[in-house]
Amino acid sequence: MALDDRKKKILLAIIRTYLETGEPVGSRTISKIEGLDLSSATIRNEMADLVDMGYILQPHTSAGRIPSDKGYRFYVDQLMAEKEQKLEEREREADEMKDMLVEKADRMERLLKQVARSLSANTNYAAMISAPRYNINRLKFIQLSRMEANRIVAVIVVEGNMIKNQIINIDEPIDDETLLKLNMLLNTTLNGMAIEDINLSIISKMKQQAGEQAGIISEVIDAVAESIKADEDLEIYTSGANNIFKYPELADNERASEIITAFEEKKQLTDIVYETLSHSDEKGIQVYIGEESPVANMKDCSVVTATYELDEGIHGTIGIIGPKRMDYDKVLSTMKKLTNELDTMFKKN
Amino acid sequence: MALDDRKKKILLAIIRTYLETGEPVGSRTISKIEGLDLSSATIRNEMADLVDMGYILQPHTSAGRIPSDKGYRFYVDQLMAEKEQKLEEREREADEMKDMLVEKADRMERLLKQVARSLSANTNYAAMISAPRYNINRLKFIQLSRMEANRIVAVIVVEGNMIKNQIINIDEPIDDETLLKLNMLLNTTLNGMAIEDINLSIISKMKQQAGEQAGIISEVIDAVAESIKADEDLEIYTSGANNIFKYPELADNERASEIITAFEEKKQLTDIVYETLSHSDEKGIQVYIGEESPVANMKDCSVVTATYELDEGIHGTIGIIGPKRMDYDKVLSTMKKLTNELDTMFKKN
DNA sequence: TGTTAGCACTCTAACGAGTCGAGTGCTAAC
DNA sequence: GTTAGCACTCGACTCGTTAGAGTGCTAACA
Repeated sequence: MALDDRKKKILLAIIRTYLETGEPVGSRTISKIEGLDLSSATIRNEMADLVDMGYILQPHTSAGRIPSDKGYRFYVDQLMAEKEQKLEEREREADEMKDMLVEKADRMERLLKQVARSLSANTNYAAMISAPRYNINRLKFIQLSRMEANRIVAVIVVEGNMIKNQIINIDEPIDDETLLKLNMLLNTTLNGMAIEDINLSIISKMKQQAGEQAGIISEVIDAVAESIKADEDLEIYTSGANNIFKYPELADNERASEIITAFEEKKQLTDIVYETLSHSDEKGIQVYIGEESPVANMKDCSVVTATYELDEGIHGTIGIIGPKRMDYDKVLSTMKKLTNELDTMFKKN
Repeated sequence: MALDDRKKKILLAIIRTYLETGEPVGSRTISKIEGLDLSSATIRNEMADLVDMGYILQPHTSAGRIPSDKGYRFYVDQLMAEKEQKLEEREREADEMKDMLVEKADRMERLLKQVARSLSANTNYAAMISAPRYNINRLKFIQLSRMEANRIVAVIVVEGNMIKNQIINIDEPIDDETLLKLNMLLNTTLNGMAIEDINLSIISKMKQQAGEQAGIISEVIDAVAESIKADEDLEIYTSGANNIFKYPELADNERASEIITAFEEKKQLTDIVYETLSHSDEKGIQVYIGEESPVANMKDCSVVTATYELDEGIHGTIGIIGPKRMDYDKVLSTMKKLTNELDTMFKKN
């Protein structure tokens, strides 16, 4: 059986109505919608077909129909295609959203929190944003400074100007000259290197070069190496997790508990981010409906994600999580606007 | 009417039973408890008195009784007094908990997260911990390093070895000599100063001293000043917010939503922390029952907090939030052990 | 052949009556 | 002062009924 034009129209009408009301929709409701002009009986016949084809479900015999995952998928694909066409229009609309963001976000963390907040407030779903992250993390600059007699601060800057710190306690005091030498050694050896490539052989080579002070030096290098490696987990900021309580189908204890846990532990969100980043080249926005979700305990939700670019090769992810009955149209627009906004904002800097 | 010994016994029995079951408790249940040996009728009479005195409530005419906030307060006070007596015993028990904590927490953040997790896992309530914080924040060390021609990294260490960073973009390149001079100026002027005391007059004085390079210098100083002030909000880590779903009286949409929001936004948790810290001199552990809570939308919860000491004058707060029907005995023990553990752990370092 | 009106049928949500049981308050006896 | 006994209260639960929304099917129609 083919999904002809009339079936498509009816399917879309069913989905749109269901998105609005959240209740199973019956044939009569659809028959009253303008532009179709079919009797409820005809609609019923078509609906039966749509059930057979798997686009809609019937909770029980005498109830209306609700969209299946497949139905949502059809709707979203449809929507995405439309969006693609209307891209130019959208560009022009983009500045509507400007006031959503802070004029002056002096610190990345604050900006990210703000974005998450604005995203959740605008959509009424739970929102998250991952801090931008290099695909390849390259070291840019290392500086050791003596803080106290036997305490050193190491400042490590990686590409994209992310900064990491480490306080290093050393057994015996270190003198200025040694410190200078160490700084030179670290910078000449490691600058521009990808963090993945800093392996034991390089470290032992450095220790060799350090010669006499190998003792202190190895302490320092170990600490630096560890601090670079340490922070593998990406930072994720969330907002509006409480929005899920607005949707009865997610608000029951079990489901809510799962989602809340995901938002608190961040482990699952991290998975979503990685999944998104790994597909980021294909398409701007990604929609995971129900079972399609990268994490198992969101199978009653839809997850919409998008990547933004801070700079060549530095990407982050924004995402919203809500019921399958989600206002996809609005969410897609908002995401599109927001990523555009972020992209141009970062380009300027 | 006085709260004689028998009334006390009955009241405690009611509360304990209610804590276990979460259901209103009737006279017959109490009469069957060992050690009282009274008929249900007698219990009923006493219960009526206890209702009059405000220690227990009767949800409706033919239901059993549940403790009121006043009743819980009585119970908790009782419990705290007992704990005080048994302090020596407790000291000996303290190492039971040791394996709860990591052997080697190389980073403060990770340790704090770990503590929160262990606290929520041990109690089955929602847990939080605030990062230790100086009552008075003193600058300890400032270091500017040139990263690129017109970019400087400022590393600022405050007492307690908290580190802050700031990247400063400057209009015109800065030479080594100026940088050195600036470092000297910053350290000699600001070291040991309380952050609160860095005011405009000091800043303008520094600009004066900087003389010719006042242009660049003022940029730098502004950035440093801002980065110090910026981070006024304290860091709070949470765990086990989903535990609230285990308690039906908190799991309905409205209440759950409020608590979840509090845990996500952290604003309210911050209020609780400040409240706790401001009383930390009085007593180790604090219990807020229902309406006693420092934040309004936790009036259906009990909040138990305690302070730990990282070092002289550096305090942090741990807390758990759960239903009023909370296993206070266990919670108090756990908190006590945990703060002891933290205190001794930090003392050693 | 596709569309529509009509009708019997199904199923849920909502309501109300009736029952059960836990628990109370009161009274009278011990 | 304590207790046994009893009538009373009230929520939780069950069950049957009803109303209404929606369906599937059939027969008539264009």
